[in-house]
Amino acid sequence: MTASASPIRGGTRGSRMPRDERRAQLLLVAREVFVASGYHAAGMDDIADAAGISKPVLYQHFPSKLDLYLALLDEAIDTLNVELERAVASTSDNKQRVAAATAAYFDFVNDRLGGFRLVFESDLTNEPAVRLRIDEASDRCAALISRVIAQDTGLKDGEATLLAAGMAGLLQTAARYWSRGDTQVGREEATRLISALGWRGISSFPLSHPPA
Amino acid sequence: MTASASPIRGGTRGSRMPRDERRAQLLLVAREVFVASGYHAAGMDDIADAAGISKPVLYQHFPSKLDLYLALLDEAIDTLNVELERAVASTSDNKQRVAAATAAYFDFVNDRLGGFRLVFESDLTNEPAVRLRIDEASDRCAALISRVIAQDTGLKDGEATLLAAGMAGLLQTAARYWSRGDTQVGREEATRLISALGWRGISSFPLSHPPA
DNA sequence: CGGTGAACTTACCGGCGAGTAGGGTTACCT
DNA sequence: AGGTAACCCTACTCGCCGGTAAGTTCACCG
Repeated sequence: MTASASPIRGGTRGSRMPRDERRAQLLLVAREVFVASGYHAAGMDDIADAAGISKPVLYQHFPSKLDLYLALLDEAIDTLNVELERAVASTSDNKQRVAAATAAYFDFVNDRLGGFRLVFESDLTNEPAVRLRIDEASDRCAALISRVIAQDTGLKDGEATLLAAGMAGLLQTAARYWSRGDTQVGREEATRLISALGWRGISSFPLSHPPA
Repeated sequence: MTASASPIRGGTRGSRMPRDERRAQLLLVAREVFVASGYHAAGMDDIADAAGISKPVLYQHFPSKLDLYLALLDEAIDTLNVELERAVASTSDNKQRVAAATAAYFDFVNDRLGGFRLVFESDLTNEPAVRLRIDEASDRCAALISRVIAQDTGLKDGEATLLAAGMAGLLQTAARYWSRGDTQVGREEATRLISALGWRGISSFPLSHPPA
């Protein structure tokens, strides 16, 4: 009875691998498990099983569960930041920038790998290391948006950053809501609506806001 | 050596209490602990200790840790919904409505009791019961806002709800960001800015959105 | 004053899951 | 072939924490 297994990815129990390859596979599998179950519900046994190896092997690659999780978290955060950065840099027209940023969030949330669950729906936010990273990630996103706002509206830095944080929240929440699929609105339409909402909100900001 | 204790709330170890009063105290103390540590890090022993009683007493009032948590969660969600509903009903001018809704979120997030941490920063979102409640809460908020949007802009229901979900995210995220206190902007100013952002975003929505 | 029940306590159980000890097996190089 | 190092497994420890059994003290009533 020879081993029957998917040769490409996942199981293949019994197949040895060079260190780097194994590590890469473990990261992939671990992300799937964490994304599916969250940090607490996911067991190291689960991850090992899903990867077709045993627990000690896992610990030869990552010193602890937390470290493994942080590695994945960093990866996901980096993806978001890069995508958003590229969106902002993709044009110099601010209206288009908003549209691109919106698309970036929708992309991120719609990614098959589900990295956004690690960033936006983590269940380990009380761990200082996690909290720090997530806060920093939000701040970095806000800073990116903030620069555009400040340049466009001439608002003070603190004010622009507050607005930017709100914008980030708008994009993130809308994208997540849409990805739940409870809506009839198609992706094209959804991004257009949200992008329009954001752009109208920002674009008409005068250099000094009006009285009550 | 007579017992020295704050007579009103908290410790007072050794003091017996009628059932209802005890239950109320436990809810109070438990919320503090959950808010401070999150669900997972908080132990039933911690809660019992903080309340000045022993664990079995806790279990005479709540059948399980989860039940206790859900009770608190429901409470917090209810608070938010009521406040938001009142905000929307407080006026018939939609611009004022946005301002009132913004203020409601800032109130909620700034509440000393910290109930918003249970709703917006829960670390038990993988528990179906929790997920359900939080999703329902979001949906209810979105529905409230959506009705106003639909009435004002004549958008279809799905579209209005998507925008409303985004608006809710905007308010929530901005309020949370502001409450972290990293900003120089005062509360008055912050609510005005965010409210303006939201209102501009929505108000100028035409009945049928323009082409690209 | 004796009894009855509710409030409360100490001290424990049992399971779960992160992390580890120690030994077996395969690939590769000389 | 034979040695060696890396890869991998079975089987365990151990601390933590939700939940409980059984016994104790207080308040109140006839």
